[in-house]
Amino acid sequence: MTQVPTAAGERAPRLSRERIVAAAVEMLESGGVDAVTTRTIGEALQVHPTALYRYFRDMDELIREAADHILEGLAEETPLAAGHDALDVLFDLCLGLRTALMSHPGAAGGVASGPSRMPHERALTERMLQLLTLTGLSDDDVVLAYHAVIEYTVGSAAIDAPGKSTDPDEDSRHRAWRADYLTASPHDFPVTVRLASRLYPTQDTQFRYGLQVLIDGLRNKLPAP
Amino acid sequence: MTQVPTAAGERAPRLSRERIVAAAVEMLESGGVDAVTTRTIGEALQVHPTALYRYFRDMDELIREAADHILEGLAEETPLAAGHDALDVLFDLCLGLRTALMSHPGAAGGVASGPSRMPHERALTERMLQLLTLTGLSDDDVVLAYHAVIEYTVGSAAIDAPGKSTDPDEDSRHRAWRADYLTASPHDFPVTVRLASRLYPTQDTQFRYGLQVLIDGLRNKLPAP
DNA sequence: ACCTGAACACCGTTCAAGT
DNA sequence: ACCTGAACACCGTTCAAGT
Repeated sequence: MTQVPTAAGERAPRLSRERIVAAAVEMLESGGVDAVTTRTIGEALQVHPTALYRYFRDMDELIREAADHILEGLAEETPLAAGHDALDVLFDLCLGLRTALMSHPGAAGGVASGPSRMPHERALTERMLQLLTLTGLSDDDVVLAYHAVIEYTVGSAAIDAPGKSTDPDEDSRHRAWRADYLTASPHDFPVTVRLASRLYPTQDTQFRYGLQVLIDGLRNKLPAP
Repeated sequence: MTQVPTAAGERAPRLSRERIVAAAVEMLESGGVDAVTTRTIGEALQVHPTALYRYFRDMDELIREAADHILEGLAEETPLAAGHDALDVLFDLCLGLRTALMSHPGAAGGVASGPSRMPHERALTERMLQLLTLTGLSDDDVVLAYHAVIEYTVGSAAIDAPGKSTDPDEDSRHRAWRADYLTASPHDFPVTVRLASRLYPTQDTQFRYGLQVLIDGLRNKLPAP
């Protein structure tokens, strides 16, 4: 782990990809992606703001690496238990993914687009495709179902997470939002006003419902058992 | 519409919320949300970069207003046609919403969080809740289904849209991604490699599949007809 | 080889000053 | 009332210079 000096004049580097990523992950958790800048990282690691450019091509590469680090172990932590079928495991896996993304506001943006180049992201993709294959879905369905589930999970996290860092607690925020809806014109928005008191259950409840519906929809496509 | 001078010394203002929003929407369409800055707007409207602060509290307010402007007419353009039930109409409405968001990269972030305060956003919410109520779903299901559908649509647009502005055409990008997957270790990622050729169909195909599955899942919750 | 210093081209935003 | 000018506190990034 630690660098062994092979010659007299060699100084051990103060920095490393690992140290920088660790700092980035920490700041991702406390202040979200906007809090991780070249300056804040420099301060946290007691180096010059531009020092990280020796280890990363640019800020984007660092964010993607930090985002991937957050997914560590996720694919492995959800084994196939008795009584749980593959789609139930997929459900839990998505819950875990959401939890990881929600606790690091903005991390969803680092996972978001493109293929899974990063190691933990790749493991997650593999695990999801594997679970979906186990259900008996056709290959085409497996691939499309994978995309549907990952886009819903990551996409909703990208939407929901930002509010968590700046705003007060979720309950009071939602109360305020419901009150906002109640003041809407009953003539122009009759349904909205009628349902206002039910709007904005906790974000977690919302997410689980949508994920359950999505997975129930996939069950419709399953061959008869 | 045009300002009538009520006294001698009054000059007609060169700027207005409308003109600024129009400029912002245009730049949202051409270069995405990153392209709309105080400086670029100033240049487009031939005013000082800080001039817009007379009309908007901050950049966030402007972006939200521009994002809402994009949703204009969306709720009305999808009437209940014969042979189409309410969920089919909801499907089309979501497609329209996605198209609007995808053609203005980053606009999804302006729609994303919080309640629908903006007029067009409100109309869209009302329309969706109305359609879902027509299906016969319970009020609780209506509200949760609304959240699921809107989060999937806006969330996936937030993920998919950014790539559209910078990258080349979608087909070549996806070919590259599939090739990337094929180079993955067959031992570590057997399923990924096997399905690599099927991965990344067009984003539109992906989205429609997921939306269809989601709405099919909602059909499961419908009372018997 | 590893990090620093200075510099550059950007941001959003405030506020006093001009007309 | 409406807009400008100057200034401030931030960004990411490059590159020559130090050790």
